[in-house]
This record gives sequence, structure tokens and C-alpha cells, in this order.
Amino acid sequence: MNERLTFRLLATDGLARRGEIMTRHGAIQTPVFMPVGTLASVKSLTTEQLLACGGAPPTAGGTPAIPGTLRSGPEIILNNTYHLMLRPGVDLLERLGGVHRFMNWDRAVLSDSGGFQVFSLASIRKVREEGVEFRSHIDGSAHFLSPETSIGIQQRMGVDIAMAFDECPAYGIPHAEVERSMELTHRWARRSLAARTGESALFGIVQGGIHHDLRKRSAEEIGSIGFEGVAIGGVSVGEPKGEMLDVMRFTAPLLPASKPRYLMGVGTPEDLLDGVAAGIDMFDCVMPTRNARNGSLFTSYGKVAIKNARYAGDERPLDPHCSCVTCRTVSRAYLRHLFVTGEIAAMVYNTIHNVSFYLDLMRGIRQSIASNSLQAFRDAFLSRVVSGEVDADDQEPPINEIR
RNA sequence: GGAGAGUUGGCUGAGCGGUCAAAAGCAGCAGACUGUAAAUCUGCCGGGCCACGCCCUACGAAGGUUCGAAUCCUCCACUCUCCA
Repeated sequence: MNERLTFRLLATDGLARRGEIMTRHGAIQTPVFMPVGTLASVKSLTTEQLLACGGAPPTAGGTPAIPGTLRSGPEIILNNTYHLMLRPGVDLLERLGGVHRFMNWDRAVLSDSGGFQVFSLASIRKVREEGVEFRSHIDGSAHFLSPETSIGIQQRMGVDIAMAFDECPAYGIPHAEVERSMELTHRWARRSLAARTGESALFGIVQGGIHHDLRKRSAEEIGSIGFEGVAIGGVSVGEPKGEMLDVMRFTAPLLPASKPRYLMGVGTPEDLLDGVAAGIDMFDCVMPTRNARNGSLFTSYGKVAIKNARYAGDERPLDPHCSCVTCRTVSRAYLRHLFVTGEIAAMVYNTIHNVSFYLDLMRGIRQSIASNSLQAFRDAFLSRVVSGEVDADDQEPPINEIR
């Protein structure tokens, strides 16, 4: 295929969109959640284990309820330019055949440009027009990242979707500073696009903080200069939840309808539902993987802190309505034991479940859009989670309508 | 039999006259986590209460010195080390 990336809209439900992205490494059904694999690894999982996450169980007859839905594992994951350029380094990565071959992953990969690290590692960087000078958090060595170097690295890593190099301002800084930062991001966006010479698709990033006027300007600018997709950046950086939702709802409809719309760094299951309803097609977030490692598990009836004493003798599966490896094979009591004793398997089981939960949630969302019932799906999901009886002695949780 | 060391909150272990309801770690209980410097971080952790303060019980047991003791003295019990 010659095209770097194509996007097809398959159905809509209100503002919500059901679509399909074609990449050089396969199709991606949207709306999609992309697990984060910063260092070419979704933390605690092998590539093989990652591929076993999620996926619809066979129906009684052994055939998938919906053609194609048996396929398990995410169709796309994230990598991070900043972290991979430091270790193992892009020269090595390129020599070893790119990030796909490196981690034995033949599906799509999207890389963050390092823009977020400019924000999160703020104490050791210096932003200039040309780019960002920063010191490695590992050994203190000096490095430089600019639109040109970032895009260059992402292309050499061989990712399917590269992200423009942006500046992600902190929450709470004055309008004038957000504006200055946004304008820098816009100049960097054009430079990113100009620097893209390879096969990677390139997405632009809308900034503008919580300010409608800036978001509007940014959406118009970024949406009009030829990216294959457009992202909303600069959210989930410490702002109150309401602000995030407001920015998302305001900005999403301003983005080109013909391109994938990606909300960066979000979020909770509820956020995903809200995002989809606002017209977002792609999400990524460390939440399912990080929370898994910290013992916080997402279930169809709410969050479960698996270390809680109440699960010590609980023989039931974590989520009776989840068909992931964890829920099919081990009890809450065992998961608690593994977590409390610090066993590595705790992180593996927990991550398999949380990633599966997110993937299954997104599949349910996709199906509901196709059948024009996103609102009902959302209401059912939220009422279960909100009323969520997570206690060990409760009756059977309500039937899960996700699948 | 002789010499010495020791006994602190569930555990390990500081403290050696007041600022000690008693450091720290562990264990325990709970919470947080949103483009990953995170298998991380935070809070609680003797009991009770009309709780940003008060009361009770506490540093092997009992008694004593002192305005005041986990800290000093006496005695008892137990533990450990070394010598016979």
C-alpha cells in the first residue's frame, strides 16, 4: 500500500463515530484504546501475553458472535520517542529492524513525540524556538529534541503513526503563556510535517489549555495543514475533571471529520465513554497498566482494590463477566495473595485483566455505535459501576450487557 | 557454681530523667494513580471520647528515689553469652 494511513467512517451515533483506520501494520477498529508501551513493552506483559488480552469469547456454537471479534489483543500500542532514544537508542533500534521487529509486534504502533516528556521532566529541560535541550533522567547526559529530530527518530523506529513534536503546558499558567506555547506548538507542527519524509503517518496536536478561544484557533490551524490525524493534547495534566471534559467536548467537533481524532492521555472507563460520545476515535492512557501494577482493577461493577482484606478468602473470579485469562483461571483470593506477597505474577494477571477490560469496553462501545445504542450502553455501564457492589458477600453482580 | 549482657507497641529495633503514646523498618488497614523517571506514592496504625484537644492504660513484675521515670535504685521472674 502506498498510503501511509487511511480512515474510513463506518457509522455514527450522535457525535460518536465508528470507523476503521488502515495502517501499514493492519487495520484498527475505532473507537480504539491504545495500551501504552513506553519502552517497547506494555509493562509486565510479554508480547504474546499482550496478544491474549481481550477478545470476545466464542458463543455456544464456537463461532464469534460478530465476525472478526474473536481476534484478541490490541490492534495498536504506543511507544515513546524520548524514552527509546535514550535506551536502547535509535541507531540500535534502526539497525535491529525497527520497533516492530525489536519487540516481535506485527500490529500498528504509534509513538509519542517526546512532547509530553518536555512537560513531565520540566525540571531538567530548556525550551527554545529551535527545540528542547534536556538532560537524560538516566545518566544526566545532554540531548536535544526538535520537530526535525523527533520526527526523524520516530520514522527510523518505523512506527506507523508518529506524533508531531509539541509543547504541553502545565495546567494553571496564564492565558498569555498558554497562547505563546500554543503558537510555538503550531510552528513546530509545520516543521514536523515538513520533516516527515518516510512512511510513518503523522498526527498533529491541538493545544490551547482550557481556553476555548485558543483551542478553536489551534484546532483550525492543526486541522488544516495536512496531518493524517489530529490529536487533542494538553489534557489530563492536573486540571479538574470538568475542565478536561469541557475542553474535549468543545474541541472534538472542531477537528476534521474525515480524519481520526485522538484524545491523548485519557483516561478512565467513564472518560472513554464521554470521549467517544464527543466524537473521539482514539485514546491512550497508562491507567489500566499502571493501576494494574498498583493493585487497582477495573471491573464491570466498579474498581477493585485487590489488596483489600475482604478478598482474602474470596474464591470468585475478579469479574464474573470478564472472559480474560485472569478471570477465567484464578480467584480474587489468589490475586490478593499474589499482590500482597509481591509476586511478579500479580502484575501479569492484573495487567492482563485491566488491558482486557479496556479492550472489551471499547469493543462494546463500537458495537453499540454500530447499532445506534451508545447512550443506552453508556447508561447501563455507568449504573453498574456507580451502584457497583464490589463487596465479597454480595449477590451475583448484574448481567453484563457489554457482550 | 562464677562473670557479664539483656527483657520497649504484632515482629525487628532506637531511646537511656522532662520536648515519649515512645524513632525507624516490617507486618496490618485504607486511599491515590489519566500522551509512564511509578512492581510507585500517601494516610492511619495502644484504647476511649462531646476528637486540631482531653482522658485511660502502657516500655518483663513489684516496690522505691524524684516536681517528673521506658530512662536512676532495690528486689523478683525470665532470656542470652562466656568461664567452670
